[in-house]
Amino acid sequence: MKLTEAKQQFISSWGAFGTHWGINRTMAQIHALLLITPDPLTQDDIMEQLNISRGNTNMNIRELINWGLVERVLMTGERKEYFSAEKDIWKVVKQIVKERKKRELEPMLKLLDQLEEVEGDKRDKNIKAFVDIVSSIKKLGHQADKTLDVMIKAEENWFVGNLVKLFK
Amino acid sequence: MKLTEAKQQFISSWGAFGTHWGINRTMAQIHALLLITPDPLTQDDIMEQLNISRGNTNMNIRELINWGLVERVLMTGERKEYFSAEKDIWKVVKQIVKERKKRELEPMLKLLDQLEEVEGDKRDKNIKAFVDIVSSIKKLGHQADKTLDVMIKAEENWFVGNLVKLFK
DNA sequence: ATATATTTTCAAAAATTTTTGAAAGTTCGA
DNA sequence: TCGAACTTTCAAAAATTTTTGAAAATATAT
Repeated sequence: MKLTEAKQQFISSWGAFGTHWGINRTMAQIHALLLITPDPLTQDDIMEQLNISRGNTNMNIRELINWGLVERVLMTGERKEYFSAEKDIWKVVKQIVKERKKRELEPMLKLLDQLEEVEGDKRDKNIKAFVDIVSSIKKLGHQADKTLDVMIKAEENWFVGNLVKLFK
Repeated sequence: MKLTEAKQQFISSWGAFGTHWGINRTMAQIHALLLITPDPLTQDDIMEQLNISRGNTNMNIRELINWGLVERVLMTGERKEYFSAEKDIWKVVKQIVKERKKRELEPMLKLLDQLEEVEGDKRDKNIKAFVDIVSSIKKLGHQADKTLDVMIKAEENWFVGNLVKLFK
């Protein structure tokens, strides 16, 4: 397979992959493009390579920056802004985990804390079923939260080495 | 908080939560409803409680069954079908992991295997950048795949106990 | 200060996903 | 075998999400 075709495939699959994770196609594609491009790109480079509009490009680059996956790069003597993605995949994964934990897991756990306090007799079948589920999700969620905290701090070698050994 | 309100909140948050994970709102809401309801429900019960159409209900129940999260229950002497969700959250999580691994991770790893074989001189900066990223994603992906395999087989106690200890 | 290059915004359009509901299909008891 | 109860399908409608592109805002060189 030629590089051009391979790049194209990578970008398009990464985009499709993203949609299974609540990330929009274009954002994932821009990320993919920046991942496989050794030098930083401008907004115009991205527009041209992915065939998308200026507004769309701008919006999704900004979102990638919010997620901490892409950064602005200033080239000396150049007016334009350049963009570059973190290339260390372990760092990328940790960053995504960190953000999703903050944006999704933590708010969910807060809600479950409230829902667990539902009024009424715990011997009532309906109340019991509700509290049981809420409590068990909460428990597993808090466990996952702690585990992810440690993962976020871990080095790749440590993680892969120990975890795989443990899981043998 | 009253049970009715708490249920409502749980269902609606679970739905919103689902959309961040590429699952449609209604499917997640039906799942939530079945999770907190002690007895199996019919299609009509679900339609009524969530205020959704017959077709929508039918389609999403089927999808939940495909995911292995809900099962048909036959009530003796009843013509109607009833539906019930697995209530053990650890089992639910393992089932979701199992399915997503099969549907998403494994195809992605297959693609990366192909993309790694890109033609051309590895000293070319562009080829090198491409192969480096593809290889590192592949490596981490395969590692994750193995880890998830063990997790799928694990008991909750084992998992929580060991993993949390390891991560201290 | 002005002109020009560049980035950002956002209302409207396009694309995509989800939902509806009526019709077709199936099952099962009498 | 018939008919009622129930389930499934799917084209069209509705809702939602994404994209566009032109105008506004901002930054910078002269």
